Amino acid sequence: MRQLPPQSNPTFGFSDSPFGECCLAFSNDGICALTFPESREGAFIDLEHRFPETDFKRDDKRVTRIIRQIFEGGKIPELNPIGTEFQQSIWRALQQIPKGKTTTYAQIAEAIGRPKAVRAVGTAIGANPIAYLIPCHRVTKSDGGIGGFRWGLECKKKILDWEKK
DNA sequence: ATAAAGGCCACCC
DNA sequence: GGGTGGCCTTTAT
Repeated sequence: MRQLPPQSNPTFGFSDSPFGECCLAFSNDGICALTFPESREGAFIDLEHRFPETDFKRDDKRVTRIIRQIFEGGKIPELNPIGTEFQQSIWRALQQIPKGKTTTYAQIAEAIGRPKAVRAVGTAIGANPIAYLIPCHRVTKSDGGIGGFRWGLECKKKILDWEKK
């Protein structure tokens, strides 16, 4: 996993996915964003806000190709999620959860050696920039509830169901 | 610097 | 089921 601002060949675009339309952004250093936004407008604002220095070129064709690789071919491109040390450690932990399994926010806190930081873990998971590939959807509440999802609970449920089979 | 807001949890009622 | 206090990081004043 890298940690570089997306400066070389920054590209973004939209494509259909099994879970609705998604927005993908990447550079030569890997994927820096994958979201399931409500609107294209909102998704772009979000990008601009997170990378004010970067001028992304739009290329839906390329995006569609990559999205296919991800959801149909199962091929995982290089990731470049940008965040604080704390966030990185959590996003790393998320990638250890096998497909079809789930954990709880508390267990993630335990896994990174900060058992008391449960709440902060929730916030950090909510800040996950690369949906699906960093499987934040596989984390649920300790009391059996499903927990939150930045792009809508319906979406989280859909992904979980889809992964179960 | 400080405050306010979180995808939580355990404990109470 | 619901409410409360504690815990910890991030972001916005």
